[in-house]
Amino acid sequence: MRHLVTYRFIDEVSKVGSIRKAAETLNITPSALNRRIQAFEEELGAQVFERLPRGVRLNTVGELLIHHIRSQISDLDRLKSRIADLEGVRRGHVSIACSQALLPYFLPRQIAAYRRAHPAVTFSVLPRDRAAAEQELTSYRCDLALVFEPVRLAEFQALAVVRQAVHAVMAPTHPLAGRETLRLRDVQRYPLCLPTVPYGVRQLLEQAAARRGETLTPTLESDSFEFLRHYAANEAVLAFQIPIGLQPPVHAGDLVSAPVDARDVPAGVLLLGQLRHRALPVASARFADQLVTELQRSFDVA
Amino acid sequence: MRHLVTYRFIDEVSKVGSIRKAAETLNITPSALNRRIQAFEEELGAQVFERLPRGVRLNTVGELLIHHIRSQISDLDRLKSRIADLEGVRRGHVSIACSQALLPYFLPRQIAAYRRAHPAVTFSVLPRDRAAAEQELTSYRCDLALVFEPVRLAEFQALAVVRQAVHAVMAPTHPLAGRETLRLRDVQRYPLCLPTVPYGVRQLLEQAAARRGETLTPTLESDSFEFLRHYAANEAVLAFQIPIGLQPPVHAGDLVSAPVDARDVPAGVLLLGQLRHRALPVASARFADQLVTELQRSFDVA
DNA sequence: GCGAAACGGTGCAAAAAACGCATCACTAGG
DNA sequence: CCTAGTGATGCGTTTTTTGCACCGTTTCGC
Repeated sequence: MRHLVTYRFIDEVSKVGSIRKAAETLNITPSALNRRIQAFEEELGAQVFERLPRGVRLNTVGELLIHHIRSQISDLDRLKSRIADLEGVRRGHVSIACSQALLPYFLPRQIAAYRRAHPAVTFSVLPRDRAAAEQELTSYRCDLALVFEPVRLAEFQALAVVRQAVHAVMAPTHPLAGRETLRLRDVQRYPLCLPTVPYGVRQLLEQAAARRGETLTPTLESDSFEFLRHYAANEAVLAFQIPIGLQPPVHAGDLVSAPVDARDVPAGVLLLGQLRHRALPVASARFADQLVTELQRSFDVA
Repeated sequence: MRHLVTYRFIDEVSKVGSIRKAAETLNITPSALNRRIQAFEEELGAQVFERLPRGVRLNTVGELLIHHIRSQISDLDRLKSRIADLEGVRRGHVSIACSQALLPYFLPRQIAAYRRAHPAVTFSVLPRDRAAAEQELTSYRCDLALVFEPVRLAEFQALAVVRQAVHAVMAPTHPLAGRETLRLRDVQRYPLCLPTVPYGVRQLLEQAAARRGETLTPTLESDSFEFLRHYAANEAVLAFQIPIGLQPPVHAGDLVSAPVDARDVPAGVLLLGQLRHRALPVASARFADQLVTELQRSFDVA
């Protein structure tokens, strides 16, 4: 909208850190952009950017302003969505950051179900580790985050919290296949396929090992749970995943799973959250409602 | 601010109900104003006003929009106030709607105390009956409302609630002067000075009388508690007020007071509130904090 | 029943704002 | 010491906004 162009410009400049670079992506001359910023600063009565030799950076005032700007833009979106709503169109867009475990089964099914009821709603799904997911929320790039073992920032508001025990995933031919539960000492006798350090599953396993005065030496390490899972079908190794990433049928045929005993590795929590005090667009709010219902129906509430 | 002029224009038009009249007060030509509105509507993709033969009126969309507009303007004020705050100026403005009982003692003292700490903060105090006070909140004309026996709309968020018994106020020469408490049957033997129907004190007394199958016939009726109180010094009548309007010394000399027994007239509630989900400017928020503390220190929390 | 007045809408020219280009002053890094 | 990159600025041009005059319509009062 026209009256927010200055805001969008400032937002872009703050991201890129340079007026000239921002001007390029905004299809505008640096001089015009520069003057818009100067005019705005004069109108506000305060500097927004500090001018550095290599570009510009947000001021203290600028930090406040940028938050305000993103909130305003998001509010306008919400208004538009409401208007579309009462004109019967039911448009909207939902942007959600999530842990990888949600990608194979849970989110596709939930989104499909939602879209059956509201076909004009579109989605963005951004796989992120837990820290990055919360970053997306605070920068207003996402409406919702669904993450395992979140860092739980103060600005994070939980909408639903469910318990998720760590499960080992292995080929049906693995010596441990068929066990009801696994103890950590069993697990440690076999080669391990672990996610990298930022991930919650890795954290929980590392902490468990540390309590026994040991460390984990992964045979295979990856950022991709999908890769780890597929690899486990090819060798007698152990991969790990949480139940929501193992929706039934549990990879019928090529893989089996068993929970790691809670005495060794306590269950982590999967958390659906939003930015505190943010009013979500209608579409996002309703999708969040659906997720909350579904999570609480299918899993243990923490 | 420049980018909000269209919003301010629309706000004014919605208040006045006519583009031409609004243009007059906005110092602009009707044609210019008209075209701004048309351009905005086109940009939004929806009509905001419905065009009537006698002017314009807000649409359903317009109702949503106007709320958004006022919220945005208020948010910008809050941002500015925060910026001024961190530049050490501590400016700000607090606008509060209140019942008349707050006018003589409580609010003057509270505002004076606040201004001793923050001399650059300015105040608006708007005496309103309880319905009007909440109207001021929903239209963003006030930040806070401090009212006796509020209607309690859904959009009203209570910050503090304290109990206030109805007290009779009379001259020291009145036959009932000196009593510890008064029963309703005592009260009814004397001429009554009552506020008009919209006020909470009147409501409580009327209800009490109705429970005894009787009605009240006021000898004197007025919108002004100040007038009623002063009149009580001149004749053997009974006026009524709540304790917060009778701060000690209780009109030492010319008036005395005594509570009406709670068995006859239950205590009403005095409520400090704001518009639900609204983020207040810093000055208003801090003043509200002060009021909450003071109310809870001095009176019974309901 | 018929003007007068008030309303929103529109064409056109003038005024104002925004813009693009060329250029300056400055800093960091080679 | 020179080059490349940065933000700032003067000036002519383009785009946007505004004011004026006027139109079609409706309502109200005489």
